[in-house]
Amino acid sequence: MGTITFRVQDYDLDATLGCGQSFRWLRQHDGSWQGIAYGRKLRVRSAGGLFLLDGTNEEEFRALWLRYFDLERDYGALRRAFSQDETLRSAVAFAPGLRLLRQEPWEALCSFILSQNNNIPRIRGIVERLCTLFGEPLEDGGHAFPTAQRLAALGEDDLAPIRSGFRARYVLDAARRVALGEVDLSAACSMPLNDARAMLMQICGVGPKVADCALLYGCGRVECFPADVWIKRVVASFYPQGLPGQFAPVAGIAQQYLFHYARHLEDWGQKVGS
DNA sequence: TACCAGGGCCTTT
DNA sequence: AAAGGCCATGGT
Repeated sequence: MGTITFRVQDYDLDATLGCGQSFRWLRQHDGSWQGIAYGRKLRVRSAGGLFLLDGTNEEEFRALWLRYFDLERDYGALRRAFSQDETLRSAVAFAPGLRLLRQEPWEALCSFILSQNNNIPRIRGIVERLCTLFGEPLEDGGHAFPTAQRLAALGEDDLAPIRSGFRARYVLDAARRVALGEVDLSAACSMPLNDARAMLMQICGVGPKVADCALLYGCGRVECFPADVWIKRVVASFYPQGLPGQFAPVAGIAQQYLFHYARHLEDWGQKVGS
């Protein structure tokens, strides 16, 4: 295990790992980020057009992290396309190095069930407790995200310590359906989008928003456009006719920029809310 | 169809 | 100190 470097323009780790698409990354005092994904602990930094990964090797990088950090997508082209639209141009300019993370499907589904009607700091705490209590311990410390099979065997009382409130039974229903194969997450990643949505929404506690989050962040289905309260405000205010159709194939990535921008501009929330 | 609970933390008043 | 609101959903 050593350090891998990858040349990439404009990878903004603070935005990408802190914006609330993943809940398992923690910023260190030196500006690096430490987190766990795929049951592996990793530290990442970015400096001078380089993306640096500590605690991995070339083979693992190729197999896992290249995809996880979405390093192969041409974000330059995406940003140019988005910049044809005035609102998106501002959002892209605000955080050009923001990227989509391509997480494991179960982790994404479970995390976004926990995220509903909730705020990011609290979601992080709940996910952290969930992993500590039920995730496989790792050799170098920390815990993997617990499997659906493990959680499926639990009862609501077992989840009380994670303090997820009413969401606990939703997580359990999801875990049970995934463990039983009623919900097939790898199939969700390749089947027609509306079928995948419908399958996920069989889960009690999964509506359109959470289903789209699972598909976008967990399956890399970038045409999904999860509509949370922030995005709804943005759309109501700037896209009353909906997001321009030309962006439909990558609406999820547009959403990512818009969400991040909206959350950081108080103006928007107030202007739009009134 | 239109509320409203549910749990807890952070932010604003 | 108190109230409002949160990357929603299900139930009434």
